[in-house]
Amino acid sequence: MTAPERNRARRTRPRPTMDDVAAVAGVSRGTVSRVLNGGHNVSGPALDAVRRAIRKTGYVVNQHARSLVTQRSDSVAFILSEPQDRLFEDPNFNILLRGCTQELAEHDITLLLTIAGTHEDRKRVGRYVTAGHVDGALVISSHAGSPLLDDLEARGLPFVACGRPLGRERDVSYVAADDRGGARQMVSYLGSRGRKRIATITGPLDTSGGVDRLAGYRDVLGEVDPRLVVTGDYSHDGGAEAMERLLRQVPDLDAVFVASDLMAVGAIAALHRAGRRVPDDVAVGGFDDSKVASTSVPGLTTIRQPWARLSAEMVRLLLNHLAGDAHAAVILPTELVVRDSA
Amino acid sequence: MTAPERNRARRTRPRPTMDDVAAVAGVSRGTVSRVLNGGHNVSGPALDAVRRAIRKTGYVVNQHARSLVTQRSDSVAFILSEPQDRLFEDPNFNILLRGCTQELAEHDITLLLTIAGTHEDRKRVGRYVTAGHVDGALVISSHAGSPLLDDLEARGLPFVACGRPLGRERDVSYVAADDRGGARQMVSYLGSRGRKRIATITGPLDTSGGVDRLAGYRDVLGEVDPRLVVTGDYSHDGGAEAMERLLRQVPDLDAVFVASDLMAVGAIAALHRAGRRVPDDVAVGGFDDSKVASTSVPGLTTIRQPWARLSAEMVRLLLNHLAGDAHAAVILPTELVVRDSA
DNA sequence: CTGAAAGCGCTTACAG
DNA sequence: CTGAAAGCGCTTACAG
Repeated sequence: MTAPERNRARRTRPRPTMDDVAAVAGVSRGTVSRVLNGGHNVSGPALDAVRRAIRKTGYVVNQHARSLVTQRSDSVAFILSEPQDRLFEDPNFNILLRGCTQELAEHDITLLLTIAGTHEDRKRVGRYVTAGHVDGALVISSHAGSPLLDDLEARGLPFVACGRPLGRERDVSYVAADDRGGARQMVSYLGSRGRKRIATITGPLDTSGGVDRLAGYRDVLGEVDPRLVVTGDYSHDGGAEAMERLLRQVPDLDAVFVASDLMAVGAIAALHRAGRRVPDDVAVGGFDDSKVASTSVPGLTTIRQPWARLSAEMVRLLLNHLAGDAHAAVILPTELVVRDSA
Repeated sequence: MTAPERNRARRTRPRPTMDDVAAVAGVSRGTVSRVLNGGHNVSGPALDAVRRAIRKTGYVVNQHARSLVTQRSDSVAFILSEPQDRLFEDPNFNILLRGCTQELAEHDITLLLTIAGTHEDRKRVGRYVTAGHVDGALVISSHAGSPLLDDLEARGLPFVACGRPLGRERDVSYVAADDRGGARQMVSYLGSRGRKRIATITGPLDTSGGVDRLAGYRDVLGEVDPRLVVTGDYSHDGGAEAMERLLRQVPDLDAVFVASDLMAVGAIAALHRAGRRVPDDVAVGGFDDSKVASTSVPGLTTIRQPWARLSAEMVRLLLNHLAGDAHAAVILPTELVVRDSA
């Protein structure tokens, strides 16, 4: 089917316009518009007549016409610039998404979820988002150097990022959990439990979660034996592989701080296969407090990210942005959650 | 921030319009429009000039203005009318979503994911979708009697459902896996392995997956002891509870057909707790072939839904709909996947 | 192949 | 409080 064909098909069902409701209400189009936009400066009888006419005709505003004059769409994009799988694996995105949707709904703004996992997706989404479809964007993208941010910036589209945008802190608004502080909490806790040989499995070092959590680890332990530090990829299997590497490099380790819960669960599986008991032989601390943390056996001691507050702050910042405020950053505190693994 | 304030803020960054590019290209607005829409009936030099002008000005079409005249938005909604959690738990939605996105991208149509888990969400989404934002919708909604379908229908918005819309088969387009046939495959297989006392855990009976898979079970076994049939809610814990009930009602069962993989995994956990071995004492068959089926221990014997084909067919039907075709239904065959649980 | 003009359906000063 | 009118940024017959 070609575009003209689709066009023709749509034309067959004409929707009532404002003129239609004005006609049945016996008022002018301007009056109809006024009741639609709050009903200020409209007499009681006129208000009633218009409302009745709207119901009778089944009128719904044509958003394109409205947006053309207001220069607003009253919707913002939630851009997921991650491989899609990660989204669906992580219930925290769920919480974030729902939180943002609700916050925005209170301001009569619709949230559109767009997924930009592949390079091609990102180009398409960039085009969509800058074509006036949305007033702003919430972008979730952990890896540094995403060209998407450049696109948005070049277009002057207001947006706020989730997580510290490596190397872009000065010019983009973001809200993030205190990754570094959280890591410090966990590593300090492991030390307070008498652990002497504490290793770490970091996230990818082009993500803020990778570098900041490692920085927090170093804040507590200083310069450590480099064999204690191994980099993972946030995945379950990646965590298991990293753990195996650690066991080879430093067989005498008695604790490990893992930069994500998913990797931590993989690490625990690897420890079991190697005959090490958790936490007796090796204590394991995660990060995120995602769903697996509470369902895995043993329960995972971890750092909780303040998901609900993150979404609230993201929306607040974006609204401020839309109102013309300069960019800003918000760092939210984390919380240690003790379960059985450490 | 009020709407007028947002408005004012947006006005401060004027975007180039078609007139701007026409001016720098030294042609009329009409010519610019023609190159934007395929470049037919435009001379080589004019084409070049316009393209250069577009690059120079950084012009991006104003989609609202375009949609206002074409009466199309070139985007369709993917409406998830489920409690949000389920989406994020089930990797199959992932596949479906990605498949639809790609199919549509080939037709230059953007897919917007909207989540309508709560009643309030559904109303908001209904309004959004019928305000002209999208040309059509793909709706995922398993429960019967969703008012969303009525809204869409009343507005004349073309849409296609995923899964048989109970009681609405005659007036709504849908594509579905052959739930009934798949259930028959599984129950026949259990019988062929020598199982004599085959129970079933159904899905909710206001979903097509609930009734159709039960119907398939009955197709093979006829009228059975009613204690062999128990209804679950598609969740892991619901599956476990249903299994416990079955063990109480019919302790001598030697097989169970469970209407979803997630429930099946819960059922297996309950069997273990009761000291029954799987598949030695009790064979367990699932439905969906979702991720848990291959990662659980033992691996789950199940019925695979044709996710990729489902998305392709949904898009095809929707495009036909947009072109004015009448509604239609497509049923796709399933496949038995044998692992260890049966 | 190209331009001038009408029109898509709204909002919003501007008069009254 | 209300109407007439201009204008948002496009597309598309219509002439030429």
